Amino acid sequence: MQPGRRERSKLEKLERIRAAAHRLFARQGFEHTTTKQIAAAADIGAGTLFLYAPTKEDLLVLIFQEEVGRAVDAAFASVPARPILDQVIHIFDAITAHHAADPALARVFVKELPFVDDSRHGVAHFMIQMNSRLATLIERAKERGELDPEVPAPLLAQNLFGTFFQRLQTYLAARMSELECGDARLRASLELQLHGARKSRMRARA
Amino acid sequence: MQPGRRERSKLEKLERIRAAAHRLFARQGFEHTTTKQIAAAADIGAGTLFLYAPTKEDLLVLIFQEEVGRAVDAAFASVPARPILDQVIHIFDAITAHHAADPALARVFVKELPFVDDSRHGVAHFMIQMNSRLATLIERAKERGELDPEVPAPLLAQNLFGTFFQRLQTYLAARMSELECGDARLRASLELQLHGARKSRMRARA
DNA sequence: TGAAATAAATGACCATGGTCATGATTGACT
DNA sequence: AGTCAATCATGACCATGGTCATTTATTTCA
Repeated sequence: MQPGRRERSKLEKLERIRAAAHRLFARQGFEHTTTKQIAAAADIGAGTLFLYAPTKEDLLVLIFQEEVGRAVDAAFASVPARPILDQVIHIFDAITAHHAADPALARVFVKELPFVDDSRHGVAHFMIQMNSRLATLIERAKERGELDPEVPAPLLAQNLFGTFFQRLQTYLAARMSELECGDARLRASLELQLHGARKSRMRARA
Repeated sequence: MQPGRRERSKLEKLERIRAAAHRLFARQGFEHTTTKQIAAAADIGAGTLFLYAPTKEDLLVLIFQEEVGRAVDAAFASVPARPILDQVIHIFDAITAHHAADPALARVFVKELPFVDDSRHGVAHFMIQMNSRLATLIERAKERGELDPEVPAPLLAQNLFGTFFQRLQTYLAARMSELECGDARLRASLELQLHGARKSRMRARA
């Protein structure tokens, strides 16, 4: 009883909210779920909900962040011993797979994600972590001699993730069902990003 | 009187709506403008508005699309005779400048843009046009010997615009005031995109 | 322990984006 | 001109996300 009854109660409530929102969003979709419904399911007052999530969208971020976080952790823990391109695709595929499970929800999530005010949630932290993990992969690739050591790893990491995120956005926006792992266009974009477009490079591949 | 009185009336109304929305959004911001206000200012019924713009956000897209369209046209008409990197930055700066004029509005616009259902508006058309114009610049750069002729121009165009759009999104999301033309990070990202990260390339610059 | 002080919960309430049954306009056809 | 079908306009109305004054629970401290 060290943290005080109050803190415990708050934690409990937050968890109930998270669970309720998760269940209802999954069952009825985001738009068709009412904040009052969630509040009722979490057994709290209608106004209380907004003490924990200032916005309905924040609820979604709350949920996804946790889930995607886990998926990404797992993906980084199982990076294959292959070229850097395959490695980042391995990571991105994990995210894609997770989003493909519920495109309608993912759509809202991806739309909101870049715009969540991150004084709450750890979205910024998630992004920073993603970036630094990718940067680590890049550094390793440099050591293997795959990549130019002079390329700044954080910048490349950002470009790669940006390329991925944009494809994700495009797919979800278009409600394409082709949101699949191993997308050819994504691979081509990433390949081009790694490879560059300058004339004077050495042409190593076919 | 060929198009019939009805069509004329509709066009007129649409124009009044556009003007009213533009004025009110500029004066009061997006969130603080009411759809009823716009309807009143355009001298139409409250419900009529939604015959012309299914959503409040659509109004914004309606306006921005036109303006940004003009800005981009102007930018493409004045592309400098310089390396491709400077050329695309010239284009992107035009958009940036336009958005910097009203960041709060631009924020909503950029958030909605990737998700507008494009059976209405010509957003898709705008994007396609942007892509093909960039692709043209790329082809010219190939002819000048700046870029590898084997790089698919549309793919590179998409990557470049994607990189830009993401930076724009990031800036606006963070409410950064540093949304300025000639942004150094954007330049670095685009440079990296053009240059690539492969080890085996020739290092042409310092 | 009791009372003051602080923090959190509540639900009636509000503002507003969007809908829809109803009524007005228009244009084609006779 | 008169009729009719089709299209468009309208504003009362609804659902819902979010607010806030009030009430309730917890902690602090004498």
